[in-house]
Amino acid sequence: MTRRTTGTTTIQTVADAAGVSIASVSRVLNGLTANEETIKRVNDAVKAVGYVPNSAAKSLKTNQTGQVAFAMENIGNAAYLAMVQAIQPVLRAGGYRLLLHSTDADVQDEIDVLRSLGQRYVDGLILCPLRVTRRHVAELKRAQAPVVVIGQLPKSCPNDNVRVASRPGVALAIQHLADNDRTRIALVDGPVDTVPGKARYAGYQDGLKQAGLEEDPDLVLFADFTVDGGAKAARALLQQKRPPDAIFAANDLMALGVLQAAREAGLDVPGDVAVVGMDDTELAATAWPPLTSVSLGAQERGRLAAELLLERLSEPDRPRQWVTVEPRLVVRASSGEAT
Amino acid sequence: MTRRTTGTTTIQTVADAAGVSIASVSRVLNGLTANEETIKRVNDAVKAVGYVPNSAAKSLKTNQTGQVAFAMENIGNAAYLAMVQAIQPVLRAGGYRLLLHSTDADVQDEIDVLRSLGQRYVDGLILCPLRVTRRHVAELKRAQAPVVVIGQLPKSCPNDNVRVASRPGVALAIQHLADNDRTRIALVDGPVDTVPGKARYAGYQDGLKQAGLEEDPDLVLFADFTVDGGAKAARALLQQKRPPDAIFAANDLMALGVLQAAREAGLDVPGDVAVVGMDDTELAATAWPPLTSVSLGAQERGRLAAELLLERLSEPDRPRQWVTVEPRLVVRASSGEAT
DNA sequence: TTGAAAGCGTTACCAG
DNA sequence: CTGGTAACGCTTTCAA
Repeated sequence: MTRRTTGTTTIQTVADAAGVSIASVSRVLNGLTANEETIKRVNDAVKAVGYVPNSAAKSLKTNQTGQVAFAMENIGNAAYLAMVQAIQPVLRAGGYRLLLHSTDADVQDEIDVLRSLGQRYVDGLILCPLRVTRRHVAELKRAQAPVVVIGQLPKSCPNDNVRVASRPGVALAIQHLADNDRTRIALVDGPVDTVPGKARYAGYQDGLKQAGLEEDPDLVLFADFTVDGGAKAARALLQQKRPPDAIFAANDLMALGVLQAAREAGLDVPGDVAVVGMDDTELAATAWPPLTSVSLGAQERGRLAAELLLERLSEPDRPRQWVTVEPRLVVRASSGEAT
Repeated sequence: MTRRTTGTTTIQTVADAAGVSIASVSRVLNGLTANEETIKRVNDAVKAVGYVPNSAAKSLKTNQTGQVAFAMENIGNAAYLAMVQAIQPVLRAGGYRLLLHSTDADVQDEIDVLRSLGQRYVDGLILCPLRVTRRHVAELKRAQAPVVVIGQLPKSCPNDNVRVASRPGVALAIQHLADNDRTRIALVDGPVDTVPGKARYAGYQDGLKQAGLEEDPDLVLFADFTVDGGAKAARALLQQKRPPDAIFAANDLMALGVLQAAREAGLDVPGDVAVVGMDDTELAATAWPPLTSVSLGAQERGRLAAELLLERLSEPDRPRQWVTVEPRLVVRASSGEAT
């Protein structure tokens, strides 16, 4: 029966109050075998002294933190937000807390997060990188905790992985527009030097080919992934001698910019020009006209990634899992009939 | 010179490699006084063995975690998202990691978060409660770590606090509508039994009084804080014998619903009916017509809360801080001239 | 079933 | 300036 002088209430405080050893308290608290009588006394003591176990001490002993981190570019981006929303409940159900890392589109930050895994402040990580460099690969291989990657990943990486095929997603949209008798379908893409930008352009070409349409270089523009970027590109497009009768934008923000440009030009959507976006964010549903958009299943990817991580955490040696989410066309008014 | 058998690389591994004591390694790592030579040897050893300090052990010793939590209802809500975006960089600059708690509009969850502070897994908490019950107050008083509260708080609470005067914010909007010659100004409010709902209603009455307008009970409706809630209420409003010529909605989502209802009714905004929202989220800017909205400074509140918390963390005994953010009317097209 | 005691990986005190 | 060592609060053997 040791007395402590400090004000902190520890397992020792409980032991003293219950008149048992700290070992017994620990056992009761962890639901291990113990005498009825002991259990009661410990539980009473816990309440009486208002004991709450110290997580640092527990972590140090068990080598588990009960925490998982999610690292992405910027939570302001609707796609990442959707992921967080899906990840959160899964982790919570599994008894894990969620830590957020915004990497601000900085590769070095992503690497740092991977490195910091050595501090063991989390049990695992969900990483959604902009693109995967050789440095990523190197760090992923030596990561000190399980990492689930959302996004494209080289086969050489040993990590669990969730991805979406955005390229066929774009083709889906082009196909849809062609089916609705659009023949001059433009692409407002993001920067070409990004992975998403390249994938969308490729999907655009695939779609045209499937629909039996020729690619017209005048109908492809690259801009920032923003409302303004989309608006500028669309203005240029709509002022051409032979303007498009449909515009596919590489994300919903750009698509909103396209809608704006169409309104400025006094054009009716979808009467004069159809518009389709990508990501199917909240913005798509609340836009006017409601925006047809290709869903890349951000929520689903988040949920799956969280589930994969929890499974890996409870079964470290299971085989590596790769899962692919299918894109889905969500049709709304903006791609309706031409007039 | 102790050898370890385990595979974990600890401070002892470094000490062995550098041929110094673990005490010296610790000193060098923490930038305390040490010999040039020693410093070099330790740093070399650290790199050589790839040492990363264990955060659980450090926390246990120092009683600091380097983590801060932010608890709010649901990060899907644009206002909370804005807060997170503002909180993140401040914490990061202060060397803290961010932990996220979604309480799902559950008072018990908020209480649990407060209680769990006893586990000491964070150094502090930013709490944005739906409303503050007596139980909140009780827990806030005995909280085991500094808590900064965003929102209304009884004077009896010892916590740092950031709030916004939403009531005068609403009055601002009503005033603006009246200035633009609107005389039948409706209120689409959230649930009356919520703090925000009450504040908005009061602000609405203030605004009418200031503008010298009579309150018409037919022009006040309560609904959910959602697009659908706003749409339903607006439909009812617009079908009345004497419909409103302006509608103030308690948040942007509801305002989008109002816009939708107006379109369905074939009414022009702002020609036939002006619409004003609240929160000034991204949705307001991208809506059509662009939505006039009252900014409640979510970003600013988040940033301030984070700053207050960091200051409190470094100076625990400073006097309690209360700061109020001013609402701001952001005028866009939806509240333009009547026809 | 229980208690004593040995760590987990750090930091910080105290001698030297 | 340095090394030995005692904590920090908990879990988990090992004996009793």
